[in-house]
Amino acid sequence: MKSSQVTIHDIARELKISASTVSRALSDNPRISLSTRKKVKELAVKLNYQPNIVASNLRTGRSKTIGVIVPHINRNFFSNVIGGIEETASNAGYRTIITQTCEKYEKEVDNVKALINARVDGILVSISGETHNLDHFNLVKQNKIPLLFFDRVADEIEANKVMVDDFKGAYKAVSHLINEGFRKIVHFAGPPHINVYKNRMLGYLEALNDNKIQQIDGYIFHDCLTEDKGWRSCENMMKYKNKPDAIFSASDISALGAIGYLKASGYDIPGDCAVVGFSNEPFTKIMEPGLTSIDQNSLEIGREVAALFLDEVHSAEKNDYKHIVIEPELIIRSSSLKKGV
Amino acid sequence: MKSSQVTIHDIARELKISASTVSRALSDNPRISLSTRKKVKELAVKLNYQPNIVASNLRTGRSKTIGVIVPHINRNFFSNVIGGIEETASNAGYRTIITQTCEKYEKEVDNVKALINARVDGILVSISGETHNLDHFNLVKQNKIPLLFFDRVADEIEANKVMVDDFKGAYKAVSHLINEGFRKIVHFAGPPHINVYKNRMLGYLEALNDNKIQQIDGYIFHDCLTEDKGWRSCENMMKYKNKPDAIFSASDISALGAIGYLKASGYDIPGDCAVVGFSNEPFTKIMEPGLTSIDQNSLEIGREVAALFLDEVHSAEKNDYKHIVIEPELIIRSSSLKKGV
DNA sequence: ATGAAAGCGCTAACAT
DNA sequence: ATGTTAGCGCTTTCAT
Repeated sequence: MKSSQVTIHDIARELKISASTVSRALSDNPRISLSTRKKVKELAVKLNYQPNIVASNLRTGRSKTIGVIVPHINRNFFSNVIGGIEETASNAGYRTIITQTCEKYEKEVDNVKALINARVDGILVSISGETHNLDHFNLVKQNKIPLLFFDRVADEIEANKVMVDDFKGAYKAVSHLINEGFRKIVHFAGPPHINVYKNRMLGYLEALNDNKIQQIDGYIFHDCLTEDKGWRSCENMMKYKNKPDAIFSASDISALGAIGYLKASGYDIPGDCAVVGFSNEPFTKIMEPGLTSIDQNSLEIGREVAALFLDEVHSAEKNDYKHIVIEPELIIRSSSLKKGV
Repeated sequence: MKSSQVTIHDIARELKISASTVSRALSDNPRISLSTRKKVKELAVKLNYQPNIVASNLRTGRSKTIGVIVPHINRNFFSNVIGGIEETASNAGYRTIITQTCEKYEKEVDNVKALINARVDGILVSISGETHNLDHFNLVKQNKIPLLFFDRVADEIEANKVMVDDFKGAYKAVSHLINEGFRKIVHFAGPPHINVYKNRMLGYLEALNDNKIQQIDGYIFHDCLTEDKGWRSCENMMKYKNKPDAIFSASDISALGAIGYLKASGYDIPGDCAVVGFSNEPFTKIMEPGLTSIDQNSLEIGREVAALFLDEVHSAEKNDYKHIVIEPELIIRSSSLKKGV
């Protein structure tokens, strides 16, 4: 025998019943007598029968698998989201296939096609930084595969979505700086075609506006998401005639760069310049000074998007698409506390 | 039409040839004429034919999928390993299913069974902290599914394995401390039934021994892997009559706890006590002082274990099992440099 | 309450 | 160079 896999036919033969009866008995079909069900299940255990899911999938057209596409698997935020997805999905009997795009449009298209080919039952996406063209997502819809977005969503595509209220997160962060007495607040922004970065900038602008603080030319640094760019932008701005007294960065990483520069140049934080980041990366509470940041509740995002997928699959009729918005939380640390901790 | 999926039969009908010819043409079988191959492929593109991998899998008995089992998906070390696995596997046309055990034996057994049921072509495992019984891995072997281990391996099971030379990593770390002039070196250890922690302790002992440094009672703190335990162990040891002057911790996290205590109590690092961690977590270079640590080259571990899997699957005859040992690297930062940076 | 038969879409041994 | 045929193991309709 090749791989000695036990099938329903083996059970049927031994019990002198048909394979269809075995199949029904194993799925607790009420049309099969309790005694037969019991006999079948006992023998299945005894023979260590393992259902061939591949065959079942071929027959039913479902795969009990969901595909996830993220920019980077090893970014704390995304691996936490994935953890939440995996937890919720596996409790409902679904497996999870993880793919990453490394922020590349081409890889995103490839991954989408691969997941369609794998006949996954749903695709959960946080789109890459390079993605402008959204045709590959229409491919998913054409194949009638449930498509959901989380965090970085495609505004133009109708779908279930789980987002963070980035606007409010930014608003909270900047309001906090203003409450602490800072007035000349710079923003390190990300690419504005990505919803999360656009909304963080809008939240920043609104908070300034609501507090009657004039927006100043050169106070927004675009495409400033890396440590290196954070360092150089900070170096740059500290030479301004109209020197800023605080930074609200759309990313913890570039905030880290800014703090690196400030410390290397002997500036006091937050005395000479306060800093607030975004994402509440693990290092923010370890660095010195501790970096005030916005927590996005990443685990919850994963759980919600998986739950939304289960809803979409199990609800018979087509409901309207839902947009779940996760409330971000301001985590205050000493990098923004004028009075000290 | 239900899902309007194009099959090889649709192509066959339109071209008035048989389905098997289409199947062969699509896989570039040389028995099919070039002109037919060309016609078939063109029509496949035109009709947007997508091969049904599930059907193919059922027929061939392969699934082109590998299953990965890790203790925690969102630990930097593991998500990097997974990144390496995913990269190598996807280049070879394999998909990757990720599962996590949360260090629980029960979840590990469940995950193994689920992956066997899913008919994965291979299972790559880093075993959980709770695992003592290894029967579930024999189940994998009984099903003739290639089984590989990485980092935390099962010594008792014959298999391809990718390990870090934890002994050497620890030896390097402790030798470095000794070179810097530290002599009274404490060890924060992990559970000794896990190979990596056992070897880190052995490397520590060997380095002491080779340098004729007497081992001192109470200088090994067992099961000390969390921030809290690192803090309390450090607090404890600083009250010793024979006060240590350095810590070699098997984990960056407990090293972080120790540094927290030392700083809170006004001790100088490394003047009063040097600290070296293990894993080179991202926060080690950000904290103050920077934490000297051991880098395990996690991405490379993932690439190697995936490559080893591909070897095992593609080599016709059964070769001996290989044990690949990754060289760890000492990353020196100021927490252990007596002379300053 | 159970069985027979068909077929999901693909591959491969065996024709011709 | 191409076609025929027979499944992979399961589910499900239609019978009895």
